[in-house]
Amino acid sequence: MENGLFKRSTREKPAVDINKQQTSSSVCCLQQTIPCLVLFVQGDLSSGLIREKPVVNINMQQTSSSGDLFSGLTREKLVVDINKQQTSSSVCGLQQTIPCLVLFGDLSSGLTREKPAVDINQQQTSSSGDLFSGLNDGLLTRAEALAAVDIGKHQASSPPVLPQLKHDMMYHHGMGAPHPGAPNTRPHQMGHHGMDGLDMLDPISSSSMTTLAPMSDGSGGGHGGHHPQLHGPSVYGPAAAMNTMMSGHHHHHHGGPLSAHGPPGHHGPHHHPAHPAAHHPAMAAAAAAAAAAGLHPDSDTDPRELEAFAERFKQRRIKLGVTQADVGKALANLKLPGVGALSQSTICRFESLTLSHNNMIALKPILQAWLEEAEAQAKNKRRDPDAPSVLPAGEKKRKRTSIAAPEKRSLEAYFAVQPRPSGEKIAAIAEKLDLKKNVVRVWFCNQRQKQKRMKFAAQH
DNA sequence: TGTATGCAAATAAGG
DNA sequence: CCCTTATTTGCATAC
Repeated sequence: MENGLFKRSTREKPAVDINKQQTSSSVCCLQQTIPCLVLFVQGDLSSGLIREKPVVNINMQQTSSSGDLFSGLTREKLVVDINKQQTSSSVCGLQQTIPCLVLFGDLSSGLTREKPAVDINQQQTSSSGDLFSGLNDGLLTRAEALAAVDIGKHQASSPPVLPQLKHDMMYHHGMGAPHPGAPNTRPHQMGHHGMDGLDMLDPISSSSMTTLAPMSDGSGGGHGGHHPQLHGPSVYGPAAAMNTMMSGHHHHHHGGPLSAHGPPGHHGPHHHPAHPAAHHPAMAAAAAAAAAAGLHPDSDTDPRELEAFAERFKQRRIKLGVTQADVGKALANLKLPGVGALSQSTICRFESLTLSHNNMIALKPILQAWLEEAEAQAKNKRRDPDAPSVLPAGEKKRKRTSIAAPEKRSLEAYFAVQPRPSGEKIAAIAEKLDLKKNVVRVWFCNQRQKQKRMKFAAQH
């Protein structure tokens, strides 16, 4: 919650359009190959590998085609291409999970039973088991073992190879700012020992600090110039945008101040139904948004306009000598109603129009406000050094927890056994992995979504 | 370095 | 409160 602010658009329906994102997903489908899975088992395949290094090669084999089976790899080598297509979101869900399951085959069995599997890493870990009634035992153990050590050494058991995965820690880490609502989680864990039973490890939430540097004022010199130029090539799909609103109904209540429809600060709530032009229900949403913004329905939502603005924005930003990351941080200083900082990624996507149409619409006013402010400031700055900048940053940007490979492996193992754990189980898992309960809950939700997408993609 | 992107956390909205 | 579905947005990393 802390950031609740970022709410943005939301559900209307839109969708698709612009970015190719989703579209049918077809694209992605390709990948499927996935199924390859297999090889090794150890659960780790999946994520784990990801960035670890050694492993990688291993996968190569498998992957071969598939692109990303496991996400991580992707980057490592070849694979990548495939997905590229889709830009933005992943919609298609490709990959992963599956594999594990397969592999786990044994595990499961194990589970069922009790411990067979485990052996592999016995070294440490092993713990717990109970969460899921018996079954898990095996899994857990295994999962944990893997997790913990991941690296471990593997001795015998493991099937083929699998050296160990050591994880280096690349994964994130970072600060963690606990922030209001979210503590962080930064796992690292090494061994949680095992034990079974319920354990007791507590969650500790680890450390943290906030670092954050709000910073700077950013900006730097600059001069103010600007000349908009309009025009635009249309990368966006012309028509595409329109679709966005097609759906008939929409009722959204909006959540946040800035939801898609509601631009920045402009008034808020309510959707006015009416408004001139729209007769189509379809347009209603757009119209409402526009109305809210005080603009013409079209002008603001017109893809062409957005496109032109994005370009203009980029040029002027550069002229001001500000980077995308600076812009993102600076947004918090703007102090607009529910506007917090944004990442460099988002700014980049805005400029390159790789956001959904609704998202573009939602962000435009915010960025426009920043641009104006920045240019004004740059102008004054020259003579007015007093400047204020550096403001205490306002809202923070949405924080994203990075779940480390070991923990991810454990989660996958649990998921294989029970995709929909009860609240209690989730809590137990969270504790065991030293993750926040909500993080774990969300992970399961997302995992189910992913699984569903894969399933769907698989058949087409 | 700054910017582009894949993957996937986190959210919003309805149930 | 939790789930599902659709989306937004950030971390990490490739470029």
